[in-house]
Amino acid sequence: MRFELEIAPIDLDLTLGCGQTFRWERGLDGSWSGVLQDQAIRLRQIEGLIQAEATPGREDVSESILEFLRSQDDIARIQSKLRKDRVLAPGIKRMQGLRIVKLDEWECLISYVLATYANIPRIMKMVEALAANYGDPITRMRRSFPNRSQLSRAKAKDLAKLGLGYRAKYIEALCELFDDESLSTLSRVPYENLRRELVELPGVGNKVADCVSLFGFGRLESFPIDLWIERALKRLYRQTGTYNHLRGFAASRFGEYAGYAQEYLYHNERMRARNLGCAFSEE
DNA sequence: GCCCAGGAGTGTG
DNA sequence: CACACTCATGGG
Repeated sequence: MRFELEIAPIDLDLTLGCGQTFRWERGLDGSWSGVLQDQAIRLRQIEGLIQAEATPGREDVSESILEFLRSQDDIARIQSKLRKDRVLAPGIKRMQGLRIVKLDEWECLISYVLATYANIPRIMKMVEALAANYGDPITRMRRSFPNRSQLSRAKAKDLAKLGLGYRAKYIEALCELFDDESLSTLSRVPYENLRRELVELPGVGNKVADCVSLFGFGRLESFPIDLWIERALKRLYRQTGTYNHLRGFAASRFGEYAGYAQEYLYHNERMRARNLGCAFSEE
């Protein structure tokens, strides 16, 4: 099944390639393949249009793609607010097409617990290993991300063998704590409360709680601080200190759309490290 | 071989 | 509060 979607502005390469998602891969032809719920999906960008193909024989999945790509976000409004920041202003227009994605809460929680102290290629490998071993088959190539009951069949020892290392015990513990529905009860909780709940979970600290708040629960005011963001805040804003200090700084500086500011800073910092240019002024 | 990675947990001063 | 140390391992 094939259909077209209008989302503007959007840049698929930026959105799916900037490290928010761990199951989307860019093919040699420039298309992106990934999995949403129990469907394998291929997206291709042609100018401002998104062409989508889903697993044959399934119903229309355009709604889940629109939700995944947060098609309702008013990028113009978000950027005009963030442009008031003199550091962001010079460069963010070039990242107009970068959209925060909306991930499944459970998949997001597990993925970002795995993401601790690992690089992105390795995170992708770990996430894919969970799908390959515990998810439902969708196509010859791909499986769904395992839900809680599927993943709870895994024991920490098995998971460690899949290359998860010390993270295996956290995954096992998280499966014990939840059933298939209980995470979604947090979906209407205000950000600060949600975050307080999340940091109590095994393997979840400040940074992972903010990633899950942002990408899993769609709280755009969340501002995850990893090593790259820490560097960016130091370099561009002369800010150092504890996580909570930096988080407070970001909240007062970027406000309700701090999550978008974070993605701009994150992407910029990584591109800069690879000598692929710097969007923001250095002064 | 070396350094680093979308950190978290635990213990100590 | 701040820091130090450990955790396992693959990617560049």
